[in-house]
Amino acid sequence: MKIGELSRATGTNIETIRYYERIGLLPAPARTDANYRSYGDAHRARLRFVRHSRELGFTIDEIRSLLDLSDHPERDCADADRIASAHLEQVEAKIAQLSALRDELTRIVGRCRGGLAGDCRVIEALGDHGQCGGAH
Amino acid sequence: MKIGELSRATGTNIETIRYYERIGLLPAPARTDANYRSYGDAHRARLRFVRHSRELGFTIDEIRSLLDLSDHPERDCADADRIASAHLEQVEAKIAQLSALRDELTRIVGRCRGGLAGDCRVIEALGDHGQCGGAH
DNA sequence: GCTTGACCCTGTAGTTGCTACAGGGTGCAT
DNA sequence: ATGCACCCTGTAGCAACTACAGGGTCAAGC
Repeated sequence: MKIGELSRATGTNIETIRYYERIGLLPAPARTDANYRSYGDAHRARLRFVRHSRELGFTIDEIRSLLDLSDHPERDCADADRIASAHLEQVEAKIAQLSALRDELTRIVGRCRGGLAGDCRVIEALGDHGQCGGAH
Repeated sequence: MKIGELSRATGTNIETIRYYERIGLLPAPARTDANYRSYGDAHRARLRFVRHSRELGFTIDEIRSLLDLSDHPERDCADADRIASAHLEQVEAKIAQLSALRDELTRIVGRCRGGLAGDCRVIEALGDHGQCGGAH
């Protein structure tokens, strides 16, 4: 299939596919006589793997390691589990951090009673970190 | 005070302070004879406002608007409240998204029973979006 | 008076993960 | 033959910094 078809089949931008090839995440496919990229099922499966991993928030480097494992079925699965577990921890940390932000933003927004910017509690709270109770 | 002192007083990288000046977020300060930047209390307060807002996840453009309001106390505070509310919504959406990711990652990681990468459930799950139950 | 070290300056390039052109070639239908 | 959809390469842009390179300034200590 040509790059446009692969793009539609995986929901990936064409430029992104070429970008992945450029950085070595996808192997360079064969070319037609007109120098068009020609992909097979293996390319599609690999790209789906990459896109799904990206949707889950894995970095390109993490995906590189995961693909490497996937290419070497004789290796230890524990590596994949380690990468995924570490990523899960990061996601949980990010959720905790954002929850703290949400709480503080809720507090700040709730204080607005309208009026002029000169008396604005929102602006005041942004300038004065001491009001936060050490949340961040 | 010199840039190093301002840096320590606000916990901001020196390069970041110069960057903020370059993009017009902080006003250019006076200079000493040796061409060193010389800051006053107003600069420090403004930088604290910027850093605190950044910690809360506001973008530079949002901060520009908030600073603009802060510089014009006669304007309507509702603008500040609108920016903060919109940002709060984004934070809540991000938390919801990350929570879904966490759930799926937990599911994926929990399936690993050790063994070889060829049989790895983690790698399998990454390649097969159909296992996700349409969560994302 | 000379060196050492901490500090400051400008300007440019790198980071992540794409996305968006510019400027051209290919292939098929009308 | 001409329009249009599609493909190619190469480069530049985004956010919000961060990291140099290559140089100037200043106070302390010998």
